[in-house]
Amino acid sequence: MPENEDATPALTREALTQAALRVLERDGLDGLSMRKVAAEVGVKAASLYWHVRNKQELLDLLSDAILASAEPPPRQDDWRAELYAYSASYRRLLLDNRDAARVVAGRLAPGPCLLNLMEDQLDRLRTAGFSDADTAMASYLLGAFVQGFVLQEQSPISAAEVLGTSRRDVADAAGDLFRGLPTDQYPNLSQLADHLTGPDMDARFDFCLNRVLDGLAALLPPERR
Amino acid sequence: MPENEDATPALTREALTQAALRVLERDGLDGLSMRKVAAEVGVKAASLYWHVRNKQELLDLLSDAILASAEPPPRQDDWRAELYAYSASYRRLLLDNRDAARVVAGRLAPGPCLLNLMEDQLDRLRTAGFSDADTAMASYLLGAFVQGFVLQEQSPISAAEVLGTSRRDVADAAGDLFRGLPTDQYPNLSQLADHLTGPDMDARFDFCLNRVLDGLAALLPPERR
DNA sequence: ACCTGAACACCGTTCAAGT
DNA sequence: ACCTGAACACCGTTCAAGT
Repeated sequence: MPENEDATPALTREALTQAALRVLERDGLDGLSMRKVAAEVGVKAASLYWHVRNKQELLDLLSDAILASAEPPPRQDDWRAELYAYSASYRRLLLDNRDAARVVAGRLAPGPCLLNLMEDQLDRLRTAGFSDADTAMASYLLGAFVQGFVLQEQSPISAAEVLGTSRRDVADAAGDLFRGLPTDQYPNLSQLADHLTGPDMDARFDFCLNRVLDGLAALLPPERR
Repeated sequence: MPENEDATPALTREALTQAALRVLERDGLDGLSMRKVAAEVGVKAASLYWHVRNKQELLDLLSDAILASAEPPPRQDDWRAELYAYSASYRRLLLDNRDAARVVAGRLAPGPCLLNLMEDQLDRLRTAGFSDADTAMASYLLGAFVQGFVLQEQSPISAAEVLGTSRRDVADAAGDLFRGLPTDQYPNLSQLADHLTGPDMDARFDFCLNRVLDGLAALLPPERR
């Protein structure tokens, strides 16, 4: 029965995925090439195509590997606090892995890790009192919202940022731009400049997530909110 | 004063942007190369770097060009209906331009078109009764939400879809997968399979947007909701 | 001021050939 | 069964050189 008697860990899809994860961390998604992943495992690029159909499939594996380190927050008999913690920790996970949002976004090829997370989240929504239909939709909303938010947060804001300008500097520059607009043509932009560019991403996330949770709460009968 | 006396339209950034737009429509974002854009305007790739710092900057221009066809919905003295229409038409615009969400997402290098849209949307939020701080944040929330949603909607769902499988087929396959899971380990996923994979993207968008709008409404004093 | 040729250092993928 | 060499058809970007 033992198909692999020697200790040398044959080149598996698992090993490939881990190598891809290291390359992603080191060089980012734009620097992630089949050639580099191959080099990382000590093999030539062409060899990868024996284990994996193409680069897309490797990215599917990578996506699930990123989710592997996700940990659901503790149960605490307060659906709203749980879902808040859930979304915040999902955001943290995406922020902590380089370009993670871009890798994961829209890639709903459900790997085992994603399945476990979904199962757990669905359970909390149902016990909170949401109907089956609402539970399914709410789960989609939360996933799409967090991924969308972090995607904005993590992606290069413009050509400027690629060239080394920090996020804060870009925001400040936008603030100056807004303030400098003609007040007759752009009264709102110029007046709201501070509010538009002041809040950092943590504050924005908090605001947005609370609005989404308010919206979900409105689906519940008043006594369960 | 006339710097360009002959009628031949010199190679401008504008012309470049329009060419890029055509290449995007034809070949998608992954097929959009500097070489192809150059060919589209009858020039060699190296020439582009006279007009534009790099590809990122061309993508910034492209992003604003996509927004150029956006039209704010009519005023109708109902903030909720207006914002619904706003978001729905923004989604439409992104869906109608190939890979538009990927081009626009996170690229807040505010071009003139985006500025005009923001100004208009801020105005509606303020007259609806939102505070200045809430107006700024609500505008961010709506933009991030729609972009995040369409990004999921438009991006290849997995290696499978790249190989020609339709979105509906992928969803159906996911449904079969969910239903086939062991009911003791995945009770929620298996029971909610239909709800999770049934609704099409229009229904999902409608649900999610209404939750977001409910959440925003909760910020207003009751009489203005 | 604007464009080109040629080069540099890369890509993803295929496929016959090796072991 | 698994890996390689070599090739194909591409990339973004730079830079001396042309006009």
